[in-house]
Amino acid sequence: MPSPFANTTSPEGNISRMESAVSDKPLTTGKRREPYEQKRERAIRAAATVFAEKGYHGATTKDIAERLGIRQGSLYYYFRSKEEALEEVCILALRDYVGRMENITHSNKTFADKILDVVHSHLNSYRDDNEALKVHNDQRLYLPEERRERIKRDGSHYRKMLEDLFRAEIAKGAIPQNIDAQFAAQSVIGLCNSWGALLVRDDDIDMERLAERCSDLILNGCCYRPDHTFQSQP
Amino acid sequence: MPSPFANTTSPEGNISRMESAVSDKPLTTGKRREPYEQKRERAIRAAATVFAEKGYHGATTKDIAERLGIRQGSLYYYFRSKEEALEEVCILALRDYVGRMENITHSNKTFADKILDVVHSHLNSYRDDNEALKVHNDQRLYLPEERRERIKRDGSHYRKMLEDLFRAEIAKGAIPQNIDAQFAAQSVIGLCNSWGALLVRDDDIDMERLAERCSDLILNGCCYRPDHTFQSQP
DNA sequence: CTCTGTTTCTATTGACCTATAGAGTCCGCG
DNA sequence: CGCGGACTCTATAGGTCAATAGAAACAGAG
Repeated sequence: MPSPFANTTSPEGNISRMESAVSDKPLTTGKRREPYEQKRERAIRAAATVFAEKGYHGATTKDIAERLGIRQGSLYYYFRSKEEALEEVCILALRDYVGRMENITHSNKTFADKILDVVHSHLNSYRDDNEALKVHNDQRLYLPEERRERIKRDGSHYRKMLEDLFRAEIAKGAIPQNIDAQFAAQSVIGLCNSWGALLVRDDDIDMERLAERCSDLILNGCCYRPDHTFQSQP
Repeated sequence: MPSPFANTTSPEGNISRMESAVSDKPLTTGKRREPYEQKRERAIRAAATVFAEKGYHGATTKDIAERLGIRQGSLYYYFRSKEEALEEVCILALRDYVGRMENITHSNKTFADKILDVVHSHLNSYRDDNEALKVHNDQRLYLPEERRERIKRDGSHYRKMLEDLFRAEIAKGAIPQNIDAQFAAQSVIGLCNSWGALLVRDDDIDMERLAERCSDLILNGCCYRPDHTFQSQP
């Protein structure tokens, strides 16, 4: 039996699969079998759901397999270990999350609109990746140090981009000097995470409204007078 | 061997112990043995530490016992089950936390000062009960419904008190009508929890300063101009 | 010192879980 | 058709863990 884990680092899958994906020969007829990477991602999402509900240690590989409709042993065709499954869930959670932040920081909207976008994007991650981001937040520390390096790097990158957003605004003089960019960024992340955790498995919440409220809280606090509302200069 | 779990509901301990505590006969000589309830609380705190570090499912009863300096089997003199230990940790976490909130709401400080006190008290819980509150936040959902009733009640009570704080200020007209008290209260709690989680095991953070910044963020946002700073009327 | 209740210990049971090995099945392709 | 790789299955090894039972150690009161 050929191992599907020929290459150890890339999350893109095994070599033979990659070659066949690159191969110019079109893969014949209509009803194709579901590609490896596609089913593997389904496996990752299944793991995310189970980890979110029961926690990493509380979840069993049997739980994950059942949700996928296969047997416990078969799961190891897609993961080398339960730990790897958790790592993949965390990586998946950060993938689009970080990408969207990059787009936001490079846009030329006003500061206030960027903050709204950040909050909106963050909260939306709890819809799209659903359980994955929750798992990243709550369970990633159960991974051993070596396995957390990439995850830590991505997380720090995200935080730093948000900090720089505040720093730039402070440098422009549009925000008081005494604001601490690190504090502000961490607060935005924390606020979004705590609301996001409540969002999971509660589909009837008005996201737009919530995002507006969150960014408004961050910019103006909950006690501002309308005529004092912050407006950043473009 | 008489079970120390004669009464099933009270967290105050077994009947014979309670009677001896009530007994008027003074309990003789100098070096007293550590009372049951006192050691039990040490056991709860040991459980809190271990649960905080490894998670409920990741922690073993052996871990808890070792931290307490006894053997795994002996732990069952203080807990009927691992689950009960988690429940007790959560109850302990909320005990003083809720009590302090009651004091704050009944004080006659200004709204702004009350919010500062709330934040200060919340963050301080992460120092005093240290791991317990973190365990409550992260692990309580692993308890079965029946065991969570009291915990849910206490948590809701806390949140409601905070909501009422905002509602009263809105009614006074000191805060804009369009502020949602539920949103504001939940945001305060979420912000404090996310900062609190970072506080655990990081002793060199200036708590006073952090509390001020958090309450300032909530009241005025991070982008206020000094002359716009919110001041509630007494 | 002896008696009694308390606390801790050792030893074990039975359940459960991860990971692996190797056989079996399916399907597209030549 | 029948080969070969991809995928899934069964079965099990090897280990860990929660919880219990019963013996032992301990401490204070009479």
